[in-house]
Amino acid sequence: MNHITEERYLKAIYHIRHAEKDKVKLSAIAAELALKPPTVHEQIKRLSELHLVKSFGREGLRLTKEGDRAAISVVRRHRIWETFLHKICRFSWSEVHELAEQLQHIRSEKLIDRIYEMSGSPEFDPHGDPIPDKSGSLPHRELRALSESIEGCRCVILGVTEDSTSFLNYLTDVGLGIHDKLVVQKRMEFDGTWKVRHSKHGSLLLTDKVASKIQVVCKKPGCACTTALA
Amino acid sequence: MNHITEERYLKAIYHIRHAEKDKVKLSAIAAELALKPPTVHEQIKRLSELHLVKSFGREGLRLTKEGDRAAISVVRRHRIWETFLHKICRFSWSEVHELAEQLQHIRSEKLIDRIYEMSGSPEFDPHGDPIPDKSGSLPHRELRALSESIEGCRCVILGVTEDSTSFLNYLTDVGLGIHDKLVVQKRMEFDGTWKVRHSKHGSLLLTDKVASKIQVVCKKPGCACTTALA
DNA sequence: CATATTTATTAGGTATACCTAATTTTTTTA
DNA sequence: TAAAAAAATTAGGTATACCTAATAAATATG
Repeated sequence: MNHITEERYLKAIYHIRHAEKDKVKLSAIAAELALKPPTVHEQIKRLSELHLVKSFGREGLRLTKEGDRAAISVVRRHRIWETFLHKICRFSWSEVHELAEQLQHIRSEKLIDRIYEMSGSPEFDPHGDPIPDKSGSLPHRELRALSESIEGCRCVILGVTEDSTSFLNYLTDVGLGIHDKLVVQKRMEFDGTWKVRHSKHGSLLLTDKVASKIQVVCKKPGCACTTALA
Repeated sequence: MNHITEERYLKAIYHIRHAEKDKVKLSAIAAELALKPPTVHEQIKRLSELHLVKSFGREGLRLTKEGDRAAISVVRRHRIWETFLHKICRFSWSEVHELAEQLQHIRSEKLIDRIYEMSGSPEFDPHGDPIPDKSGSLPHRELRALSESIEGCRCVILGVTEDSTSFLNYLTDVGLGIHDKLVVQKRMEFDGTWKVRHSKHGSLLLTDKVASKIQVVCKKPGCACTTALA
């Protein structure tokens, strides 16, 4: 299996696993890579033989330890290239992704080290996504309540501070889940209700009580929310 | 035809044409790319259909205007990456080539512009090879006689100042030709005879008279020969 | 000048990474 | 619970870029 193909699949699986659920469905990979299910089926079989993924039948599949390590390595290279292209080569935020998709497959640790160093060795890429270190660990980001947001903030749900069934059902019913991306649109003066835009389901309203139980992190490291907190 | 494959063939043809003769033989391409003749045969047919090369049967083939433009573009990218890797990323002279082989296929003029600029926009790469400009022109290098060399100089034959049949036959007989690479080993005190090492045929001796008629250029831009002349 | 060598070509084969169409299995929903 | 929808799988096909073995043609050499 060609290393570029392999890395594309591993990175896709990694992303789906972190954006959605634990076990990754074949159809989700096909959608992510714009390929047809039989193609993905075939390749998954190979990744499986290479001990990079473990399949749980119809439940989905997971990266093995080895597969996860390889995937994180691609993610690291991708995010470092994005950072370099943006900060050093002055590419716009929107231009970097496609180029980084090509550059991420160049496997030279030394090259990555040098361009990372040139970029100032930041912990987050220009999209605010964390850059894994060499051992694969992601930098830690401070959680805060959604209710501490500043209007306009783009953030990601990373947890909740209440895990009662009724609250979790509430979140499920309004369409909120872990790793969902939100844009904070407005805080109503009247009763503190939050208007947020969900990346998939569009705008919705959340009471301040609900917002105070949702833990998020700003996508941009230097976001005003974080600054305001400090 | 995959653009990476296409570019590898075009660059190989370009190099053979400049290192050897006018018309490039299929077998030479196969040797250069470490492929078998039938493979090359097949691909040449495609390049031909794409109007990138023109075949002259058993005499060999040539790049078309369009093919030449494409080849020079790859050479430009390759040499700019080598320069960047060496000067900015502190890779050693010997490490840069293989990495540049991969990076050369990334087609982003903007990226090339930026890393070229970062490298100080030199006219020659770390191996002393000229970097084509955007229009495909190579920077001009001053010719000098081989007899003006300093011991240890690595240079390339680019012409002669006498074109009598007898002189040209002499060169052919001793195995010297255009674009051949030489290392100047010694100038004998006795009668000024030059001992040079030919990149293919090994060491040979040339009288000072012969050496004075052979036009060369140093491979390294800041070579002592050039400095001594100034 | 006949044979040997080099070079190109043809024929047929492999692995990779994709595809479509059809089928099976599972899950959802009316 | 039966029908519909979603997901996975199987079967069979394509194009690319490589390969080996055999043949043909041109060039070089004893």
